Amino acid sequence: MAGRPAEPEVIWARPERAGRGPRPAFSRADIAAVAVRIADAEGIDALSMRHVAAELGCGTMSLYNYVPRKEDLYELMVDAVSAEYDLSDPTGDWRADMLALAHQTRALMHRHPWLPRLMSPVYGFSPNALRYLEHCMTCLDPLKARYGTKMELIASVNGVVTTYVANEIATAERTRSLPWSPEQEQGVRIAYLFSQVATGRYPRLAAAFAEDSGPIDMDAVFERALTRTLDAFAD
Amino acid sequence: MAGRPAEPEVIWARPERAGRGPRPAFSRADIAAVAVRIADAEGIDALSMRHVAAELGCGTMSLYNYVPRKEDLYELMVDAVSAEYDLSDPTGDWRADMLALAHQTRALMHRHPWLPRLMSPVYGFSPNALRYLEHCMTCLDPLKARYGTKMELIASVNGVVTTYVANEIATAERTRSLPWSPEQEQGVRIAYLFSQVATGRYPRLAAAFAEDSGPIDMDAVFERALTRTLDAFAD
DNA sequence: GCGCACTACGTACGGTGTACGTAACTACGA
DNA sequence: TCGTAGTTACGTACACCGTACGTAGTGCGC
Repeated sequence: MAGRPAEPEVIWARPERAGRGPRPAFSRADIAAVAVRIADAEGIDALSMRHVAAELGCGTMSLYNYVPRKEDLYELMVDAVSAEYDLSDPTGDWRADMLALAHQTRALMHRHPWLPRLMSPVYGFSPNALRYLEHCMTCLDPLKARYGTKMELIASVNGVVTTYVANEIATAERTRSLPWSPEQEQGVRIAYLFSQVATGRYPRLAAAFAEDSGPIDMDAVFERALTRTLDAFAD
Repeated sequence: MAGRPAEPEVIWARPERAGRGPRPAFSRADIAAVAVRIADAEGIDALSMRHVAAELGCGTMSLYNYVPRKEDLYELMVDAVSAEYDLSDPTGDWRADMLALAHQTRALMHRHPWLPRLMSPVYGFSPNALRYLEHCMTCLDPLKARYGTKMELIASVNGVVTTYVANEIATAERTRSLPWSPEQEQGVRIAYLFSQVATGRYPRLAAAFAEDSGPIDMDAVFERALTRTLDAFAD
């Protein structure tokens, strides 16, 4: 019988090695590493149970002994890349520390463009997520505020980063699913946008586009969004 | 030959009715309405081209005359529900207007739980999205700021709302894909969380959980996040 | 009224997640 | 020490998915 239980279960609470039976050929870390490699290299849509199993060198259904459902594979992956955080000692300046963490998250998401899509609040308590959360809390020690407020701060910063990077990535990742280049598509979309704005039905949008004729410095936009978020919690 | 072009194309630039040939049996609005109904009632994972075509009463491949790719169906859906916004005249109080719009967005996303997942920045210029954007800009007329800043404000507010509601929905929508109830799962997850916190490895998290023993008022959290975001742009 | 661009749609291909059955294996209880 | 229970391994099969392609039929523009 396969390992699929009828009862709810968190993969982290399930022991990696059961008492009886042959010793497992792979560790959870092995599986997560392979899955991450595939998703990084070929895109999240190319990540299938068959693909992972093939790369591991085992039958497709054998994988289900380790990972009851594909969703659990996602959970393993998110936790695995969360280990890439550098959680060295806080400096004592909580704003600087949170800013640095936000930039780490952004870099992490650029290394693993599938992260924003797979991250789910229900995965929020995986082992590495707990380490990360505790570290954030430590960085926020100098801030005089209730724990609840600090939690909201962390959530806000992560929300800004996730939203921003998801947008950054969305355009780039379209290359994978489209038969034409994203530049071509963007050209067509901008042409349509201009044709609409030129109708005069959107005077303020027209003015906005006229104001910022050059390309927008998205890094600066990101930085401002972060600063504003942190300022909102300043004591 | 099917309608799939090798050239990039925005569906909005493609005329609904071509000159020659039999008159189309459905309008884009018909198709979008059916797709929205399915996604609302059965979840986004149950939305397939076959399903939509069946509900419309036509062959699967006929649908591809109207919608070249499934992604275009998504774009139609997002635009269709964007028409549900009540964009009545601004009050002159930009903070109140933006707050009301944010609440509208939240309600919209609760009516259509698939919205956060399908919304993509690349769809950002559909007809109803343009109407919405122009309306936001009109609400922000009283705010003395550059258009670029106003754009950032709109993006920030929408980011907060999307992040927050996506989290709200994620847990609820799990019911669809899981063989057990979300309450059961949450119970198991919380049990694991407690077991981890009880190890003493996460003292600050422990303190945080001890502080807020009762259930958290998520509506209040949402409201605070919105207020903080708007405050950051106050003149 | 001719021709062509369009609509309609059946079939088929290569993929997906995963339920189920069976065979081999090992650690534990007797 | 020896069953035996529970685990691992994995082939097969099912019900889906998006969509490429080919073939008819239809009606507008010339």
